[in-house]
Amino acid sequence: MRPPSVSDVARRAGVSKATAARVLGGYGRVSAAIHAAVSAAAAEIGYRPNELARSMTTGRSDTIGIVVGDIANPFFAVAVHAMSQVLRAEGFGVLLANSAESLAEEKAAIDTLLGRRVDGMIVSPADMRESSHLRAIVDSGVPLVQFDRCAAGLAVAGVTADDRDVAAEVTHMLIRRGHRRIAYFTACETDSGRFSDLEEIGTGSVRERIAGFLAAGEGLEDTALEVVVGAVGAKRAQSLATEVLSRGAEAPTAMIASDSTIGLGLYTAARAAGIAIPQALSLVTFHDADWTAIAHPGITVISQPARRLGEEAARMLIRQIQTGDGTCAHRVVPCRIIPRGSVGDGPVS
Amino acid sequence: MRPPSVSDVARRAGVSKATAARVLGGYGRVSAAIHAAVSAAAAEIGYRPNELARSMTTGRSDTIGIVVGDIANPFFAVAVHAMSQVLRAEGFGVLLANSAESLAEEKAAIDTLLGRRVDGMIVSPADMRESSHLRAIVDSGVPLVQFDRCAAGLAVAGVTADDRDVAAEVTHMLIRRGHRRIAYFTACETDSGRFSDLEEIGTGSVRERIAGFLAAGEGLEDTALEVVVGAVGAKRAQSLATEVLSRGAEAPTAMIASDSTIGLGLYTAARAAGIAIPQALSLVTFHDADWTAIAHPGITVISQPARRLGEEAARMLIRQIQTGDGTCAHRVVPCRIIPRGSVGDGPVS
DNA sequence: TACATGAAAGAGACCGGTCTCTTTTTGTGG
DNA sequence: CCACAAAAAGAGACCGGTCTCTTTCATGTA
Repeated sequence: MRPPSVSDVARRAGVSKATAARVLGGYGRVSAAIHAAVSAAAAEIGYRPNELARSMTTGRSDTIGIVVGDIANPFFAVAVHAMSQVLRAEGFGVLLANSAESLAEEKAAIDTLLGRRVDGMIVSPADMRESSHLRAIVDSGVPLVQFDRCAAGLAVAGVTADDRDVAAEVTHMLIRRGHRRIAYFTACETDSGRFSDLEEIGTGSVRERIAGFLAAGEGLEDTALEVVVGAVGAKRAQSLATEVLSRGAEAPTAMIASDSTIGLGLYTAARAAGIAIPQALSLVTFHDADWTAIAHPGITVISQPARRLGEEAARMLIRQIQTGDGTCAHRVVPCRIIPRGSVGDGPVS
Repeated sequence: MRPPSVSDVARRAGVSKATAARVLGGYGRVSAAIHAAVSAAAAEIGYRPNELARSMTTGRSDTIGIVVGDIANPFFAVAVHAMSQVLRAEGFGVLLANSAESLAEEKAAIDTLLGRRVDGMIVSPADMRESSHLRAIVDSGVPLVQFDRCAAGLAVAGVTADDRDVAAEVTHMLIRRGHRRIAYFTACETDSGRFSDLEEIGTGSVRERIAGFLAAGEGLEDTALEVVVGAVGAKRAQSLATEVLSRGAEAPTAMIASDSTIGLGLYTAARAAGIAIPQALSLVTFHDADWTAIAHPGITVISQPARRLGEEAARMLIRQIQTGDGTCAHRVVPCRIIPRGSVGDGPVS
C-alpha cells in the first residue's frame, strides 16, 4: 500500500490534481471553499507530502550533510549537536556520516551525500593533504564548510580553533616555568611510528598544534621538544607515556596531550609510576573533559569551543546557501586555557 | 547548471536513455561494447546518480531516521555511533534528529523523517506516556525500533537495558550493606517539583529504574527511599544534593545518580560539604564515565552497554526491514555493575 | 533458405510532486 | 445585459531515475 499522494487527495476532494497540489503545497491561489475541502480530504486519508518528490522538482533537499571523524568523541558530539540545532531552526535536516578518521570512508561518505543531493556540507577532513574529494563537492556546486581542520591549498570556507596559537602559548608558558624537556602526545600515526616531519601529520588541527608547539621552542638551545605519535586510545597513550617516563633523568618534565583521552592515559601512567603531578611532571591536555576537574590535582586544560565552532560552521554554511556567496571566509575561534594545578615549575625555574 | 543526468550520458554515448540507465543503474543486460561506451561517457561528464530520483521509483530511500534526546550525551553519542556503523555496513545512510527530550520536538522530527520517506526509524521516546506519534510511524508502514526506552502499551520492537533489575540490584546491595536512607537523583521533572508517583516520570528508562529502586525497599519498615527530581545538569544536581545532605542526621547515607552528569554533581556536592565517600556517604552512578575511575575514591558505576544497545537496535531494524517481519521483539541488554570504592557500609551494618 | 529463439537496444509510462499554460468561472463597469 | 479583466480551476509537461513492453537483430537449426 503506497501512502496517499496528491492525486489521491484530489480524487477524494473532487478537484484536479493541480488544485489539490496548490492547497497542499501552499502556493498559488485557491478559493476558500476548495481549500477547506482539500484540507479535509487530506486529513481524512492521512496525506503526508513526499519530500523526496518535492526535492525532485525544486532542486532543494533541505538536507545538510555532516561528516565528522568520530561522533562518539565528545568534541564532535557537542559540535554536531550545536550544528543540528542551528540548522533545524533554519528548516534543514541533518544527514550524518562518520569517517572513522579514514580518508577512504570520508570519500565514500561524501559520495553518498552528494548522491543524496544535500544542499550543503560540513566536513572535518581526515587528512589535510588530500583534498580532491572536497574539490568534488565544490565542483558539484554544493556549498561546503570545513570544520575543525582545513585541507591544504583549498579555497573553501572553514571554521577552526586557534590551535597553533594556543599550543604555542601553552608551550611558552611551560618553558617560562622552567621546563626544558616537553613531550606532545598525539593519536596521529606516521609510517615510521616516529615523528620527524610536520608533513607526516594529516589531521589539520593536530598539525597546527604541533607547529605551534615546535615554534615555541625554536631558537632555544637547551630546550628539547618531542612529539610522540600513535597514542590512539587511553591504553596506548598510557603505555607510550610509561615508556617515555621511564627514561629517568632524560624523561620530559612536562607533557601536552592532544585530546582528553590521551590526557587520561598520561595521567594514569604518571600515577601508576608514582610520579607526582605537578611536582615532578606537569600535564596539560586539550579538551575540558569532566575528569580533568575531578583529578588530583585538577588538570590544566585547553578548552575547545566545540559548541561555538559548531554553531559558527552551521551559520556560515546557511549564509553561503542563502546568499549563494562563495567567499571562502575562514573563521578562527579562540581556545581558552583553564589553569587548574597540574602545571608546576620545571627544574630550571 | 543542473548536474548531468542519465539522458545526458545517453546522448553523449549515442544510445537510448533506457540503455544508459541499464549501465548506470547496474541492471538488465547490455553488451560489453555499449557498457564501456556508456561508462566512459559517464566518467567524462562526471555523472553521479541522483539518489532522490532513484528513491522515487524504487520506493526505498536507503535512509534510516534516528531520533534521540541529546546527541551530546555520551550515552547517545556512543549508541548513535554504533548504530550508524551497523547501518552503513548494510548500505543505509543516517538522518539524525535531536528531540532535546521534548515531546513536541520529537513529534516534529518524526514528521520530517516520515516526509523524507526513511526506510526505518530508531527512536528513544522522550515520554513513554504519549505514543500517538510512534503509532503514526507504524501506521505508515515504516519499521520502528524503540531505543533505551519503550512507550507504554505499544506493540513495537525495542532495545533497552535491564534498568529496573539493575536498579533493584544496586539498591539491594546498598540495603544489605546497612543503608536505610537512600536517595535516587534524576533529571526528570514533575509538575510539582517533587516526586509522588511513578506515573509522573515520562522517561521510560528512568521510570524503570525508579520502579526497581522503590521495589527493592518495599516491605522494609525502617527503610526510607527518596526520589529527587529535576537534577538537570551538574550544577543543579549539586545544589539539590547540597540541600539534601544538609539535613544532618536525616540525610541519606547513600545516593544513586541516574546519569554521570548528575553523579558528578553529587560527588562535587559531597566534597564541597566535606562529607567523606564512602565513610559518610555511598555513591553510585549510572554510566561508566571517564571521571568515575579517576575520582577518589573511584566511583562504583552501573555501566550501560551503549554500544551493544545501539548495534542491537540497528540490527533489529535491519532484520525488520529485510524480512518485512513486524514481530515486536523486545531485547534487554544487561548493565554491568563496576564496583570501585564509593560504596561503604551504612549505619546499620 | 526459412523460421524459431533469445539477447540487445529502444520507446515510453510511471513515481509524486511543482509549475506553466490554457480554459473556465466569477465579478465588475459601462 | 454584455464585454472584459481577473481569479480560479484544470491539463499536462517536467524533474531523473526504474521498469515494462516492444522492436530489432544475430544466431542456431531443420
